[in-house]
Amino acid sequence: MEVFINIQRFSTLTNLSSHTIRYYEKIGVLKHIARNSSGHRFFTTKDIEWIEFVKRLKEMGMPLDNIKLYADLREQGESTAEQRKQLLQEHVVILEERIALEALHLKKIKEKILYYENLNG
Amino acid sequence: MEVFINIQRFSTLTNLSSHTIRYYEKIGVLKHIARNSSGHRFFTTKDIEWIEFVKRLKEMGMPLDNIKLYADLREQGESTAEQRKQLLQEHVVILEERIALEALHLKKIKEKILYYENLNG
DNA sequence: TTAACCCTTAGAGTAAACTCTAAGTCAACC
DNA sequence: GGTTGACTTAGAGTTTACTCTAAGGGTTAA
Repeated sequence: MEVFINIQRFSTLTNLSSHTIRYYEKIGVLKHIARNSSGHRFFTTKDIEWIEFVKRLKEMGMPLDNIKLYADLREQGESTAEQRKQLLQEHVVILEERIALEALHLKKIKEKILYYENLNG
Repeated sequence: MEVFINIQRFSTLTNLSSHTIRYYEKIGVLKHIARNSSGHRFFTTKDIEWIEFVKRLKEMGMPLDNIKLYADLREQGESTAEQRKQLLQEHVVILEERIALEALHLKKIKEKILYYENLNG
């Protein structure tokens, strides 16, 4: 009976390729990944929670550099909570602006589509 | 009195570097740019209108490949209006989905920030 | 015991979208 | 008339985020 999550299973669970997972460890986005006696990585549910958060930050458009910074702060413990909060707040502002801009673009492009429709009508 | 818009002025007006403008011409996003007797580009207000539209598509997240496709269709004239409309419609769907996803991320991240705030409180 | 298939690493390759460099032309100012 | 500075081209270099390859070791199924 399989007790730990190997890279393949982690890949399936997170929907990231094993290449990407190793890459994330190499650049410091994933930290302290445990190894078994043969040097193979094994992952925990904590790792899954963290990577899900990383994926959220990525989908929000945060670059890996920033995510790595967040990971570094997280590693340093409770004392960095305020800094992490600020990082998130900064990105909230960026994202709010982006959503507003995208909504405007959407409006304009829909107007253009209406124009094309009037050509045909 | 300056009658035409050279690359420097076009760069200022569009907020794109002259490198980027030449690059856009090279890949076919900008087409039929006029030249003077010494081979220097000069631009028209039509070019400015077009590049503003290109910038909108870019900010909507449309890749340059797709924008080039749109430019190709535009070059072919009125008969491609329907295809161009479809290209835009497809991107509207993508953008609407993205905005919805971003709004969800925003909500989740704000929850996380509240969590940090309760740590301090 | 040997094949099949997992894992490991370092490092090379890829794609998108620029960004810059080198080498050269040309018009304008002092 | 020489130098400055903007323009031209082809093509090399950069950044981000992967994605893949090569070379090799470990574990399990027939």
